[in-house]
Amino acid sequence: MSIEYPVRSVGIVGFPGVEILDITGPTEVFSFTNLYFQRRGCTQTTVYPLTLLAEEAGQLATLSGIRIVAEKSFRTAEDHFDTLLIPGGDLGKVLSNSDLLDWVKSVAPKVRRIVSVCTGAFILADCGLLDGRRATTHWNHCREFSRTYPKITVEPDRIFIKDGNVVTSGGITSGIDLALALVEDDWGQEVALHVARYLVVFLKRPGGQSQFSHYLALEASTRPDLRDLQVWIMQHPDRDLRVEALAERMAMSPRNFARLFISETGLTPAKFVEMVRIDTARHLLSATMLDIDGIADKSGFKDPERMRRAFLRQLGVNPSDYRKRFGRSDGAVLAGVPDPEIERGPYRSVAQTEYERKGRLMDH
DNA sequence: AGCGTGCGCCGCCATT
DNA sequence: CAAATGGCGGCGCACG
Repeated sequence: MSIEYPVRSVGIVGFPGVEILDITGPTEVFSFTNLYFQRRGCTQTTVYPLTLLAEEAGQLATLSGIRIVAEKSFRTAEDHFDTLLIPGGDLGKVLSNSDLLDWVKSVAPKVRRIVSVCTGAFILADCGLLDGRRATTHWNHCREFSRTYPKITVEPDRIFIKDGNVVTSGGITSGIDLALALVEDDWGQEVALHVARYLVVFLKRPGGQSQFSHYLALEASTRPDLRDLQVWIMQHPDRDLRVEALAERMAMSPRNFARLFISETGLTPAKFVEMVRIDTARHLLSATMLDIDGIADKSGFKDPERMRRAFLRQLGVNPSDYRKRFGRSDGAVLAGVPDPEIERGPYRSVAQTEYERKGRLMDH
């Protein structure tokens, strides 16, 4: 049995100094989607053929020094791409490379959609593709971005932004969320959720639960009431969030509530609550001078010892070590603190927090 | 460091 | 009969 599915070719634009994770994050999402359809025996072909393009075919040194290989030169690429993906990285030589910019400009009207990850938004902006649109980029470059391109409405506090057929995303982790959103647009929520779950398994890092995709935690919920509950939990981590209490809030039996929560979000209620509390505590540790006891109280752990155990379990460090590494109490990290103008609310998404951590590490 | 205890989770079955 | 819901008991784990 073979069912025909539309093939959506993805072209990725590489250049020397590209951030490799901006490429591999989204491509993993696409390739697992390919695998999803192949495993179901529905098609022999891949639904997302992936092509890495560069000025010249051949080796390309990425930002980290690791080399990747571009399949062909964009000068000679005749494929019709459904989606064009522009990653970020060191743009010093790219923004003065008129050949690459000219090519992006010429091909943009021919593709169904064009997307960027991280500072890749600067390339789109330079091509004039974002004029009059809303967009986002790496939080640390937002000020520079809006100064350089005043015609663009910059929204720093976003994982990704869709405006027409142009989609921009914040950073490394958000590139994965962006790709998942594209998969959802193309194939529906069920497929995207399957892929997201696969990725969690394969991309699970020492951060444990805390590394779960923003998409997986929130967007995957079909039922609006459950989504609302998740948002409410994030806004009130210090409340009584036991299964019993949450079930009552939802006017359901504990058994049924827990069962539904798992099927909708992929997480058990207690796991989700702990994840939110850890993220809240992480934010308070890195962005405020509040003492550990106060943070334990505000984040809902109440007992600092309980918070310490949860940190060791999920992150591998205790709260005070976490603060020493990422907090403001150590003046040395002030360079990595976001501009006041893009300061965020009481809760930041996992992806955003993780991205910020990465950003700070890079500033050292 | 260790241990009793309560909570969260799940399998299973009854009910609607 | 299928599907959704609720209750019960046991097991593992985190808490205190």
